Amino acid sequence: MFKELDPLLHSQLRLAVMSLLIGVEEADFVFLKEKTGATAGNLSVQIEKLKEAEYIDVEKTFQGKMPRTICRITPKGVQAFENYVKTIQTYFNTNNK
Amino acid sequence: MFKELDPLLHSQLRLAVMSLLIGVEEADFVFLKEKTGATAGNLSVQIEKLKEAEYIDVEKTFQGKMPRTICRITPKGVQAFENYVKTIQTYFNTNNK
DNA sequence: TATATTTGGTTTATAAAATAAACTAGTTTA
DNA sequence: TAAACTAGTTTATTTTATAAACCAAATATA
Repeated sequence: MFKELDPLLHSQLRLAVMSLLIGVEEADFVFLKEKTGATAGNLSVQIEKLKEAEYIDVEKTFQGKMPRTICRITPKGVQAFENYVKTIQTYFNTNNK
Repeated sequence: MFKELDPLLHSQLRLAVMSLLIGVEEADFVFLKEKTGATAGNLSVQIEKLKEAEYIDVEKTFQGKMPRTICRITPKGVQAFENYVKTIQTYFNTNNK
């Protein structure tokens, strides 16, 4: 009756990151940190998890001399995100069928 | 930008329980267990948490000689549920504004 | 030119949650 | 009367989320 919610996405911060990434071509660590309001440590950990799951690609480059971590959502990530949204919606409508 | 998701509802099982309760007058432990597919232990713990938060009322009665635990959602619970749904929806739409 | 301070992170430690396994108390059935 | 079942609760374990501490390099400051 209630399908399982992808545990990788059923996390406030990871969901927020995916939400941001799905709307843009790419986003860097600083951007994600600002938009989500997360601490750097927490964000670092959650980005790593999304990467391990291949929901996002992570590219470590340099902006001049400063490091810059760029994230992009993958097709697999888009798929998973859309699926999560669809699944949790079924928890919302009153007349559960 | 991303509002915090009520941690009491951001749990697969508790959300499922609330989803069921919002659609009915009342439901007992056995019904909730069957519909959610949860183990009795897990369900017991999560019902207790929802009760503590006053999101549901729990009434322990007897059906003949067998114990029967009846749950009902409270107005506060309805409010919280609706708020949770509204909040998480903001994580879904691509063009985060 | 030392020396703070800031930037952009990672690693490690801690607290909280979810979950399952074990247990209880009583009931029904063989 | 003993085994199995019902309707749960309690306890223990695993997993998560999160913050705190740390690091290396860059930049600003005295």
